[in-house]
Amino acid sequence: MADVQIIKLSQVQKKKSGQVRKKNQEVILKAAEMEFLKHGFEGASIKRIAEQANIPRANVHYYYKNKEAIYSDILSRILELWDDAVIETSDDPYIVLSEYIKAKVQYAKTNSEASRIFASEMIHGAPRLEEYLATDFKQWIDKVSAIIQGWIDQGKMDPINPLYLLFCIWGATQHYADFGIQVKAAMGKKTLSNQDFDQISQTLVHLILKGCGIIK
Amino acid sequence: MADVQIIKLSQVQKKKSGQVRKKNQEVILKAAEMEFLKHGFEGASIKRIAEQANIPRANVHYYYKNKEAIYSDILSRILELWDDAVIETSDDPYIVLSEYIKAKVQYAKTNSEASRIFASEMIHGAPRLEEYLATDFKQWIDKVSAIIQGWIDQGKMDPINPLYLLFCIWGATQHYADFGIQVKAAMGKKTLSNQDFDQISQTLVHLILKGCGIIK
DNA sequence: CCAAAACCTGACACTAAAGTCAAGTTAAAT
DNA sequence: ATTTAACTTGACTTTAGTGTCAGGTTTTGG
Repeated sequence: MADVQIIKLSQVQKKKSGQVRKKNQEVILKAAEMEFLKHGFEGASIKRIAEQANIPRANVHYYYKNKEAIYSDILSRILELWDDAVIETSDDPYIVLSEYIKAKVQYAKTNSEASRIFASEMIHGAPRLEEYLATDFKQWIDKVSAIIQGWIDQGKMDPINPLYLLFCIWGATQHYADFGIQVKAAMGKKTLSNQDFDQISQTLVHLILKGCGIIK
Repeated sequence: MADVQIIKLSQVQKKKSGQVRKKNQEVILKAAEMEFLKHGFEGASIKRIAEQANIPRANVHYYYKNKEAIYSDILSRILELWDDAVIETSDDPYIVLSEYIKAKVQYAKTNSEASRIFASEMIHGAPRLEEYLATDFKQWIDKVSAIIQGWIDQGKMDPINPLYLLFCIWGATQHYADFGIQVKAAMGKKTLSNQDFDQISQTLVHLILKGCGIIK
């Protein structure tokens, strides 16, 4: 018994002091993400989140005051990822936009859950995103619009409302996350392979860049 | 007072006999649609639907066994609209695709609620659409894919996987319904005008048709 | 090693909503 | 006009979930 105790202790040693909270929150958030995806915000139950996370419900309440607090935490993490926009690595629209499209497809593939939670929030009226949309988001979009408008003024691409171009890119790429089920049904596949995603990237880059006159 | 009564009666006269059910269901569905949009399926409450529809909750239960029954009714009406695809009015890809894109933008504008309910269903795993996706939808998409592939084989457009083209059109157009809030925030408007939608249509037609080599 | 802080959890009280029912009212048809 | 079917509704029961708390255990820092 003493041996077991020692082993356990040495394993526990790994986690630096004060990390209990962090680890538990991680477990809760992971379970909560799935719960929100399946049932939506209002349909999600803390009871089920606790069960999924394998801890008593009261313990969830110890870390998070209520469902709203859990959800806010998830949502703010998602928003953090959004700013990592590839834009502005270059001044060549071909490079910038093709990299951006590829990154967006990649995101739809590897962060489907995040994308869908965000989409669900938008669809249901974005009650928690008003501030974000009016500040960070608006700022980002104005900046990027100006860059694109610059390319247009320089004759590097067709005169297209930069916003509509961005919406097109978002819609076309996010579709693979948000409507993944429909996509899979159309393709008759259970899951999409890396190859599929590569082809999707290529096709969208071709379609959109050619569409706005950046490539022939 | 008597006048008012008469007017009311003459108005009520409109409803043909045996139409009480139909009329009440209509009121319930309209209220329910808003409720589902705001709270999602699981978050929606029959109590609030009844209040919104201005009838006692027990009366809602008289017409619909439960929430699922109301939702199914709404969903099936949405699916009916989907088949009205403009495709196949012509054999010219320019005409067919530009009309299709315009119709889709129009749909996003006038049926935003329906689009968002459908999107929400997809995002949360489409538990009620499995059959639809495997039958009607799959059939439609195979048919249309074949048409597009025909155009490619005839050299009328670039060789693009027809599915990816369709997904691009859907994503780009539905975005204006599903992410309408984000779009409005980006454009700094409370609502989009008819002009806005016309421009969006034009831009998307240009972008996508040029992108797949149908126009220069 | 030992306090203090952090963490854990069963139990309890409370709420919102669902679904049923029986007793009524209104509409339809003959 | 009457009776049958359709509709209406208040009241009741049941269920699933929420949030809090007190008393315990574990972890941490000195």
